[in-house]
Amino acid sequence: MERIILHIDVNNAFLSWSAIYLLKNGFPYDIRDRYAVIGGDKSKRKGIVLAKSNKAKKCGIKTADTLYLARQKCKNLEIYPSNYEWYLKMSKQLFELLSKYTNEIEIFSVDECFLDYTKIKKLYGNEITFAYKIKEEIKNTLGFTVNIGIANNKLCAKMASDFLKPDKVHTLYQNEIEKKMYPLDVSDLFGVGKKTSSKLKSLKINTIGDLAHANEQTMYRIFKNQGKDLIKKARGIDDSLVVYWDVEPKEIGNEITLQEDIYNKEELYPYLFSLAEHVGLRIRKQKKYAYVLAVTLKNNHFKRYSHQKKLLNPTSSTEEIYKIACSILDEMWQDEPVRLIGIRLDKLTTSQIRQMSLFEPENHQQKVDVLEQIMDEINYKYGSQTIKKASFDKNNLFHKRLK
DNA sequence: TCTGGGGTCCTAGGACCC
DNA sequence: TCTGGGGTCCTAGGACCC
Repeated sequence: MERIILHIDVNNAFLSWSAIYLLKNGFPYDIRDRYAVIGGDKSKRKGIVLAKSNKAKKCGIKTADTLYLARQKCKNLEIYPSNYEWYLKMSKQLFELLSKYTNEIEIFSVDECFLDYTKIKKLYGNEITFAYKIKEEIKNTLGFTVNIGIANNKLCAKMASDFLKPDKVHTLYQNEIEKKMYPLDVSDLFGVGKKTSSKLKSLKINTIGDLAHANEQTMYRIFKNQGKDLIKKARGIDDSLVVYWDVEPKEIGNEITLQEDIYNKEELYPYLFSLAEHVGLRIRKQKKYAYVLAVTLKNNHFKRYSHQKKLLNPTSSTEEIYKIACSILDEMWQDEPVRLIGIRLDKLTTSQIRQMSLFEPENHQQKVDVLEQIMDEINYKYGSQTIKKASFDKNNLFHKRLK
């Protein structure tokens, strides 16, 4: 049986959602109708465009433009801050609304999802009629517009929702691929970024159709296995399923851009600590343990590099994460200005098999685990800064390495 | 121009083993 | 002493996405 997949994508999500928030709080106008963007905090060196209104888009403003550049493109640009808590609320409301119709929904990001319509078609009828109906329902009950793409697989549904915006329903069925997808620029293909598209164009592969008909041997020679995948995608082939159970993360990472470059390793330890705290909290919430811990740095020339360590015993403890992260930092330290620092936990497992060290006092780890669990619970209840181990207190010994 | 943060997946190359 | 090749595991880094 032919599959029917819908891709639902919120138009200008962050900007639309902020617009609704502002209107609810008595703001005099709708920022969707103005030359407006949602921007990062410039004083914290995060001055980029996170989302833009359609008017701002018409000035040539693109997501991730610097605010400086955005202002050059549009003189009377209005810049509003982001509000992630609110975005999560709106996102949840959208997915709950869709869940009324089926549980076969794959949440792809905060503002988009796939819906497998194949089985529920007998219930709700023609998919195009259904798409228009839920598009209107979302607009009327939640107050924002979406684009919906309809196709026979996820790739084409996603391509379809990206056609003309906003507030539109598009189809890209198997028999429409040549007509609707082949003429598009090759960089419009999902999975083709800047690097790949410029390589393709140097080979005179300019449209998706060119790529679909490209010589397989040549493609393999230049792109190896990626070459085969690219041709498949260009032909609109995708067998992946709509995964609608809760997807477990494969890695958990946090990183932070420093307000100013840091030249001194010791000054980075406090940041490593709060990152350890953050990823520690997240991995414990997942009830998981990590076998691999990595530290990432970005220098003042924007070069990123990372080092990792495989652990004998997987961990989820803030204290242990911090200690290991410090030792990795020591090992990789190159004595150059650092702009960004991050910690990543990888190779996650649900069971904690511990090889007891000969010198480790018995039950030590259990005690640490129980203590951190209690602290997590209190922090969830009363706010994240409520309780901390004395040695971790910011005003106390925070900057010192744990030995 | 002065450039975020969260991820996933893939690949190259080295170490090690047989 | 000098030689090969395959397999697996690991690390580092890159491309891409939202």
